[in-house]
Amino acid sequence: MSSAVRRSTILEVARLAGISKTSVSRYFGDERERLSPTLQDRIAQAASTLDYQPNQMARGLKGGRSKLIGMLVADIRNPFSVAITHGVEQACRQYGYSLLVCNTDNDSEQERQHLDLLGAYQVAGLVVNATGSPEAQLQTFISHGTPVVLLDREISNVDAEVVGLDNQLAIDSALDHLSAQGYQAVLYVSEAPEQSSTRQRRLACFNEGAQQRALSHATLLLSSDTNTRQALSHFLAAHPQHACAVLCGNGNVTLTITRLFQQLGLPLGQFGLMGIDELDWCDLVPPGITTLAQPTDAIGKTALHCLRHRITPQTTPPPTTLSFAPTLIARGSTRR
Amino acid sequence: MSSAVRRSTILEVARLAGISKTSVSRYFGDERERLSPTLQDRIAQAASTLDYQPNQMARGLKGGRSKLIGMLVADIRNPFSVAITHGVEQACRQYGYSLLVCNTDNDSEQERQHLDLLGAYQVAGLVVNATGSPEAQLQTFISHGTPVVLLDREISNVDAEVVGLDNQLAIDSALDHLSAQGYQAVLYVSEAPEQSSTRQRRLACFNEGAQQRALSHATLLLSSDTNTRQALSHFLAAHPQHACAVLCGNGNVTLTITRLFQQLGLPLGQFGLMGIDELDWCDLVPPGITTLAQPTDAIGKTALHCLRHRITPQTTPPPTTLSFAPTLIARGSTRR
DNA sequence: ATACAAAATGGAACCGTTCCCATTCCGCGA
DNA sequence: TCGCGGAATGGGAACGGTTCCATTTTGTAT
Repeated sequence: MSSAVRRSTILEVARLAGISKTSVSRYFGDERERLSPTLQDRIAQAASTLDYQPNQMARGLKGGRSKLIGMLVADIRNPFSVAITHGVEQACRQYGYSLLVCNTDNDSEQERQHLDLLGAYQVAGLVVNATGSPEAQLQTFISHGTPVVLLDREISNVDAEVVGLDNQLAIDSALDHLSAQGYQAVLYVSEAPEQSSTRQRRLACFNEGAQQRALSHATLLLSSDTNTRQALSHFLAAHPQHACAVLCGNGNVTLTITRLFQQLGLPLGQFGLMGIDELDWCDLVPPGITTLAQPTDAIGKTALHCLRHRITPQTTPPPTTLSFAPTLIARGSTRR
Repeated sequence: MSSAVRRSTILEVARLAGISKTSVSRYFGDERERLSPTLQDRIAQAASTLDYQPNQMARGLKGGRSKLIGMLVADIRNPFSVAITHGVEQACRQYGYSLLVCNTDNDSEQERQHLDLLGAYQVAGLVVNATGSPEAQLQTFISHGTPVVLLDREISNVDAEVVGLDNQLAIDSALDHLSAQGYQAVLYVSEAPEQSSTRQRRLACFNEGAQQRALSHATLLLSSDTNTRQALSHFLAAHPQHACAVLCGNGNVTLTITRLFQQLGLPLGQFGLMGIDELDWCDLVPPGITTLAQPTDAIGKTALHCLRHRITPQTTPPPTTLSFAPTLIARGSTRR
């Protein structure tokens, strides 16, 4: 059993270099220029001999703030969430932060626990893709001076920016595309909207937009597969004289509905299919599924940008865009 | 500008309850039973009044160890990695750890940096899906008493368990299935094997297994799309008298090759296609793509299990299985 | 009642930093 | 030569916990 060698400390470096720990601290903090070249060399030398690295725990304790960014993700297995996380992580690294990723699996109890923990780690900021409505907890963070930014889902009574897709624009683009392609009846399928402001907004925009464009339309909430199948068949049967299309509210829905199309033997294109969120496989299911891609990297980076602006307002300009435009990727599933 | 309210400290709780901070520390540590019921009540009362939560930074500093588990992921956008991460994260939560996820994007420089940082955070353990061969750094962790477990990819000279798929078994299952389905010529496609012991092992097992089964075979390393397309066509042309199949070394390869099949107009099934790693869309590309699914949750959980065993050997039994069997999901792409 | 062990509680040092001061050093004008 | 100001450096008190050890309280057998 290899009995743990301790990591070396600032004091050991100072001793080896024959100087005070204050100077070593300055060297590794951001005050290197205050030190004479001689000292700098001595420190560099000693530090590399001892393989020294400042202890972040001690730093965090002393400074009252760590170099950690907490991120709450509602469903880490959703490719969209992963893509955003990737963007946030990249930005973190660029600015010297590390990312503490917490997956809530869409469970508000887990969300609560994770938030408690993140508080205990004194995170410098919080990126939240909420599951429930942890308003109170988030407000606590904010009142403790920890900035919060909301991803995709908005929460009332929380003083934080919301970064995400421009839902109005997205739905409009989708409807424009569908009607340009000659579809006259559109079914919008969404997951349960209660917990998610985004889902609610997209639903509302859809209803309004479809009405404006004089499209026959209906909406459907995903529940069990059987019910969904019936509802889908029913919608198609109800519009025999029209060209019908289905618009999927997010990637999960697209997956479910595509399966259903196959089970029901509905030929893609003749029956339109379009989804919000681009997925790896959308070009693989013949003749390809039309999607609205979200600029995930930009969204992730902007989220961190917001936090940085709140952490150090003087050095960082506020982000300009919080609502991002989707990119239409037209494929065969909306070509009649 | 809301001037930060400070979080309350153990001392404040102690004062409010009229007792010493030692007792409060005991209450929040794992020595609650040493306290009289009266005291426990007083503490609970005071703590909830002040909304107190122990500061993990201070804890980590004093104890020389945090309740953080570091995880290094080579490519966070790979669904397989995500699935494993999900398993690790769940297990972490169960045992009171938080997960510091670091994505290296297959870049060894990033890997190095992230490892440095994780060290600075005094992580309690490290789950590593390596990109390069950070042997020295990992050994440093181990000699500092921080246990390491390797995910999927093995690294020589590092004293750590390797958790992952039983590659021999996987390749054997694949070849058995393919030959049972009547394919006589098999092309194995892999990504660059230099950096990954798993890829090397699968390649070796494939060559050996194909030979034993008297299959015509060849291997192909993924590079540019054009080259891959040519190589694929060439392989098929070289075996006109045989039924040909392609075996994909991981999910990325499956994606690439499936695209290629479509571009080349190769009918799935007539030309066999099979992949290691199950993906969301494998049942969506008609007639479905046969895969070997990895038990990702089990792998993730086992990884953490290994760490826990090394952290507290007395309370946790050593994990029994480190190499996991895949599950064959047979679909139309291997049905002639 | 007395003695004594066990249980309950508290005091204070320490973990590795940062940062406020105080101190030392050096060059330069009077 | 002296005095002075600014730059370079160091001493030591926090930060918020944990933990060793000492002390007080309680229970129990004599």
